[in-house]
Amino acid sequence: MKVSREQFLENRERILEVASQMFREKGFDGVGVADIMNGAGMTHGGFYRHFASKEDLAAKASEAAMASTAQAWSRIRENQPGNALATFVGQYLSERHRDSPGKGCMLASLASDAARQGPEIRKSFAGGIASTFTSIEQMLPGEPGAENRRAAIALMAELVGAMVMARAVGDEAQSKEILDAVAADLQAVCESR
Amino acid sequence: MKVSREQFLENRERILEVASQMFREKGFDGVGVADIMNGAGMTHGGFYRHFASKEDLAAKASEAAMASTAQAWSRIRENQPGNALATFVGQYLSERHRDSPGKGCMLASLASDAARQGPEIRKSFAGGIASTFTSIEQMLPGEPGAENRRAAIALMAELVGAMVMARAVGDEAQSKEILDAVAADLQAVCESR
DNA sequence: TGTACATCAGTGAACGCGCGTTCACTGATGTAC
DNA sequence: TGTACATCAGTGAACGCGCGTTCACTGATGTAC
Repeated sequence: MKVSREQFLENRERILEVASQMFREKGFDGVGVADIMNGAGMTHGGFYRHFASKEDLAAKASEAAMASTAQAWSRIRENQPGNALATFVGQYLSERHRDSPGKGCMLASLASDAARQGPEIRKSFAGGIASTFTSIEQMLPGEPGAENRRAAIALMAELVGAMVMARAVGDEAQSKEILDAVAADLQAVCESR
Repeated sequence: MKVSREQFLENRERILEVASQMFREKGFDGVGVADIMNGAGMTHGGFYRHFASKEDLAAKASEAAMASTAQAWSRIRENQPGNALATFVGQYLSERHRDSPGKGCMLASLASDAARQGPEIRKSFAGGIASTFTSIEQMLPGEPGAENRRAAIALMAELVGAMVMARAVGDEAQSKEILDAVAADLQAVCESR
């Protein structure tokens, strides 16, 4: 049963949203096309009216997730202009973020998978990473320049690595220790600048 | 054709070695039991004489990879007692390491997958992460203590995050920028201590 | 505005392939006498 | 030490299942007159 053009675009958005969440939760190989379509309230057959292949969807869903994360950050910048960086770091290293990968940073949940994916997916990641660096650069105090950019990259690396390790260990205490240690380390960095 | 007990143990070691390398290269889901057994010079049927399941192998291969990495580090500590940390950081952030994940750090290549695996695999990772922190702690100058441990955790997070991002982006220049930025940032950290 | 018709989004069955696992079999190993 | 026999590591065919993709079909949409 054909649906209206409006409905069609809505459905497409829903597929992207569901996919970007499920991929972050279970990995690119951990979710099937049928799972995603069911999550979006449809059956799997219609999938290919929207995307050329599962890989095509993965690339576009990655882009969507990156964009929505970027949006969340500019919201932080607007609401907390004074201490945007501290707020960002605090939220990133929270248990809440650790325990809801589906709504969290794509890098922390899928980066090591991305390295093994095709060029389209990697391009999505490259774009997201580049714009993340720029975002953090702008949040850093001090004048912009090469040094600030370096600091921004280092900061993001520390955040991603911390979250990746905190999620990999099963033990709650060990996981918390990692988050807390990195939060303390970065607080010092923020203040010293 | 039954083989000698000695040969049997050799075969088991070879399977573990091949598996730990292939898993790091292609992910837990990217390699099949048959691939691994072929890589070890056998056919897939004999696999279950050695391991209870693919997941069982994954847990044991993870442990093996962690152990071999730990060994590489103690070799660095012995050969370069003066500047072990700088050598370690330099090797970790090298293009050589980035381009040979199969022989590199398990955390950088599989950590975000590990978060979605069963308890046995996660235990392997937790153990490896814990002993890595202790290793780095010992390499850090200054007296041991809570502060050094925090610094060790933060340092490892930065290394892992950097490698994960450097591998995820397809663009060589962007990848190199990440490695260099973090190397510069960490050199400052090493010197200031 | 109303009608006839082409379009095409979504359905659900089916296909083909790969992969984890099982199994009957082989023949070298190693043990019991 | 030599011989007969039970054990069992490895082989390769087969099974079953899941998943990405295809396809004939349906019926609402939207367009042409």
